[in-house]
Amino acid sequence: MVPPARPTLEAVAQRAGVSRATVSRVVNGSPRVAEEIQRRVRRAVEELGYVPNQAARSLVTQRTGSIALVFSEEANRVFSDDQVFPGIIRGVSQELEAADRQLVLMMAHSPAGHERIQRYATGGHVDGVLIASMHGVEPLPATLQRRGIPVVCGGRSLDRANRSPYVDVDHAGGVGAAVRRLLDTGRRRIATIAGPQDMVAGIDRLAAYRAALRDSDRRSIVAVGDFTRDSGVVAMRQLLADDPDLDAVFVASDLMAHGALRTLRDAGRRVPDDVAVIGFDDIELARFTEPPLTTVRQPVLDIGRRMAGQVLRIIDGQTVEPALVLDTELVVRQSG
Amino acid sequence: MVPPARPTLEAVAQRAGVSRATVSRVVNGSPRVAEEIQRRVRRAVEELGYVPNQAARSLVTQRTGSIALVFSEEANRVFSDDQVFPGIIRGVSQELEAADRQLVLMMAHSPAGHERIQRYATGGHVDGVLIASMHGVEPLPATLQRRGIPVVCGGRSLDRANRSPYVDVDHAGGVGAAVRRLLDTGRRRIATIAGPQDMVAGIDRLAAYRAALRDSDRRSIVAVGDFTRDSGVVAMRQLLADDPDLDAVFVASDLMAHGALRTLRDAGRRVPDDVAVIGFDDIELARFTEPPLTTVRQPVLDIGRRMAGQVLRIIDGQTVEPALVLDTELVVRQSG
DNA sequence: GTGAAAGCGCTAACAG
DNA sequence: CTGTTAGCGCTTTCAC
Repeated sequence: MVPPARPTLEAVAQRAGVSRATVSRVVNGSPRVAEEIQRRVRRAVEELGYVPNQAARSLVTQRTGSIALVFSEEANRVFSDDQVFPGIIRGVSQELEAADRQLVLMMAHSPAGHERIQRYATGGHVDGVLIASMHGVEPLPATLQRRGIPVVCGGRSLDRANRSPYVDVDHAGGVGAAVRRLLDTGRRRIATIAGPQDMVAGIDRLAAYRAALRDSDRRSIVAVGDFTRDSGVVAMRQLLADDPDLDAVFVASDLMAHGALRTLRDAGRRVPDDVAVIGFDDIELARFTEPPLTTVRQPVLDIGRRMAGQVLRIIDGQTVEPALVLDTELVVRQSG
Repeated sequence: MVPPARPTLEAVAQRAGVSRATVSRVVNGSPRVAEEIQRRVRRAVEELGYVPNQAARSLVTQRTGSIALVFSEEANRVFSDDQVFPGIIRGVSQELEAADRQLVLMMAHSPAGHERIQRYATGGHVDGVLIASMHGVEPLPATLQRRGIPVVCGGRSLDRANRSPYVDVDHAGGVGAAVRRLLDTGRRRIATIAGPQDMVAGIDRLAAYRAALRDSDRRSIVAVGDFTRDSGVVAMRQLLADDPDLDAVFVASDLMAHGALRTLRDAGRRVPDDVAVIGFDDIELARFTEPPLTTVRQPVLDIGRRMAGQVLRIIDGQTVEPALVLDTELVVRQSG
């Protein structure tokens, strides 16, 4: 069956007995069109099932109505059971929906992926780009911005050349509260499982842990993971080997904390009696671990909302804060 | 700062001292261009940082190079820690990447969302659409197909009017194996926590459970959830109230099974000694529950791959199987 | 208030 | 092998 040729403006105009310009005005809601004609046009649109061709439209308007959210990450990380990404996506989604913009989600794990995203954005598929979960020095934000494409980053960028605004959370505040609690409850050997050291979240949380211990007489005990559950399992084993007497561990993400819990159980340590565990993120899972996880909550939904808000503002030619830092909060449950 | 006006074909042509057509040929990799000229053009492209305007291109080619994957679902369901969606996304991703197509992800939970997706697709933003996680009678597939847009569904559609091809898994086979195992290990009162009854996965798995019990002398004991963890908690409580003596439960998703495990523990039941539990999906979490979950594995990656493969084939004008049903497999761990 | 006409940036015949 | 030409479907001045 032949795909039914989609009706064009022309077709609608003919049917309604008006010019293309008039149809265009009605479709785009211009106020200066006579009631009577509006009705005629709308009816024709209805009958023909007319839908504007976006390519043609954005060729002249230079606008697409969609915004890309790109995760510089493998799909299985973005969609691991780490609720952080989803939260951001939902926040962006909400904000964009309210602004009647379409969200376009993309992932770029490989250099080739980055290349394609860049072509996609530079090719004019979207009006703006949100970039999250960056690793190391990501050239993408700076590149896009140089091309005149509005960009907002999720998390401070490691690329000094990147001058695009970003939205981040107060890692230092959250980690500080966590470590302070461990200190206050009398823990003496406080270790940490850090996140990947090519990501701001990993770097900043480790730095904050170190800073918090510096003020006490405790020494730091560090293992590095990559925010996955399996890496938490492995890191916890290392920690136990390094210092069998440790009695607390701050874990830079709940997912890694879940892995650590498993290792501790396997090693016969009771949580929190023998070892206190505090995570970071407050994902849904944290309420279902054994025991439920004390953790640092970050407002992921807000991160998304704010990011979307910022691009929208840039697109509208308004100025924006170069950095937005959102609060975190310690949520105490049974594990520490 | 003024956004640096993006160079056009014209600009490149001028710089290289050739016509627009020639530049177009080089950019699109047409073979019939002299080496020498190719070099000149490429250099000009490089120097100017030229990137083709997609709107202009697809206006004439009627192609966009991107494929939409839409989840008829709220974002927090798609990105819950249910690894099923991610698996599909990764599969689609892989296949599309290989075909040099761009994946565009979309979510549509509300009628308004559906409307927007429809406009987006009908407006010519994408060459084809994959639809997954459908609830009830989704009109979207049929509507798009009527518009001549290639569509492939993930899971059989409940809409009789929908004639688009689909990819699904063998629910009956998987559930059958699970219930049979429960029977073979001597369980006498085998309950089930079913998935939502407006989704094929929910419906088919419940039907398969019933069919499997029909051949034995056991009666069916049913509670219905919605694939979320919390609903698993609640459903398990109902089941326990209905029949305190039940000694096995087949749960239609691992996430619900996780919730059920929590309820069983709270109720003082030992798993699998008192109650055997078998889930469905085999998400990563299944290896980390207490005890690890026996479950039915479905090849989510393949679902995605096949879906993508199918649209690509339709777009190329080839014929496709109306239905592809993939195998499932029982994975035995400690819980049942 | 409405129509005519120009043109967004590109590809695809068709000549040469 | 390369250039010329004609649109793709739409928005937007500019007249009327």
